[in-house]
Amino acid sequence: MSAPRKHVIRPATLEAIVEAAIRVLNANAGATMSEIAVQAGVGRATLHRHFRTRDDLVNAIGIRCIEEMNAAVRAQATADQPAVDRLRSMFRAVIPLGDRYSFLGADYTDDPKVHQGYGAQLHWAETLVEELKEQGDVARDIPSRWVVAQIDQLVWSAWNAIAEGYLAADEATDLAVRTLIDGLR
Amino acid sequence: MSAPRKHVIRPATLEAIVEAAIRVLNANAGATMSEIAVQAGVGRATLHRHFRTRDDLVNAIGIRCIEEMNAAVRAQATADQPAVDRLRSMFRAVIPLGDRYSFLGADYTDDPKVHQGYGAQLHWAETLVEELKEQGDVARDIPSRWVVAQIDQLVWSAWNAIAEGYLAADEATDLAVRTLIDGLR
DNA sequence: CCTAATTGAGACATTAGTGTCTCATTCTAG
DNA sequence: CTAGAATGAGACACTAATGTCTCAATTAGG
Repeated sequence: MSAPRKHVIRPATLEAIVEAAIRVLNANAGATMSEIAVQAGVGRATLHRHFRTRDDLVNAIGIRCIEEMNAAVRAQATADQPAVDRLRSMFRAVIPLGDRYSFLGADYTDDPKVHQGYGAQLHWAETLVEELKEQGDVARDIPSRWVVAQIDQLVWSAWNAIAEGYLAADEATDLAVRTLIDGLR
Repeated sequence: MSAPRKHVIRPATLEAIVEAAIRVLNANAGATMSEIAVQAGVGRATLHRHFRTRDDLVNAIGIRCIEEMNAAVRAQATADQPAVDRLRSMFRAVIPLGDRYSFLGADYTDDPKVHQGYGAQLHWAETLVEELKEQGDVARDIPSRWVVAQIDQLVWSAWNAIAEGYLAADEATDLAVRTLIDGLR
């Protein structure tokens, strides 16, 4: 998709741009290229040199965030764990990334790679839910899509609770699992 | 706040504008005045005649949505019900409004009236949570803010499930209450 | 240290949206 | 039916953002 570039980007420059973009776009999904450039400590022209359009930049970040999440989950959740522990591991891995991930929900993109990556995550979650049902951790009469939706929401809730300061990271993880499986009674 | 207007708006015009704005802004929080005008079947100038700026329009809609929700809840939930029934009534009242309400989360506004209305809702929810705790429907060791957050999320989940067609309205209401109180086991 | 290439700064054209205004047309209350 | 008022259509100036380009300055690699 990317046209051949005259300029080779310097690793430090790329890093500065991507990190700034993630930060700025999560704070404000409609942020401008100028804002991102300033936050990255980089000239606006440099942004356009390496990401021809704003959409290119947003898509690139979307892909990066999804890969980052996948990597984090893989690093935590091993296949030989019981399903509930995998759920817990997943929460532990993903919740800290909430602030880098949240803009993906709002700032929707049509990029096929992003869709593909998101689809893969969805599939992973659905498989997990099936196992949770087999283990009796989730009732069979509940639609799996509902369960997946709740997991998504809980990630966001947990990150939010941490950001607002009324829960610590490990408390939030435990509370998320407990809320999902056993409810608040 | 609103400067005196030369023109008195016609009720039908106001209605068309507000309904179109709710519809369009919920589909796309960044929608333009032109799009809203077209959807309302109204000239763009008329929009500006009655809502001087775009922000004025967004704020007006925010206020309207919140009042609409408050009215819906009041109409359903009576004070003499047990707390869980009030929770259920609230879900029943608010879930169908999900598609008119969702943009409030994204398109944040600084308008004091919106903040005030939102604060009132929050207070109502906190009171409900306290009663749920007293009745033993919610464990005391769970932060009330977490409970309120879950309620918020469940409204959105439920509306979404209905919109995607995998749950009927009453199923979604029941599942939301069940998920909150008893979890998914 | 020197060369080649990236970067920063800023000018520039273009586009899209906002908000104002005017005037002809349409609606409506009396 | 008619006078007064709201509306629609469109022109207008203004602003903000995008994307392109050039050239001087800085950086990194050999």
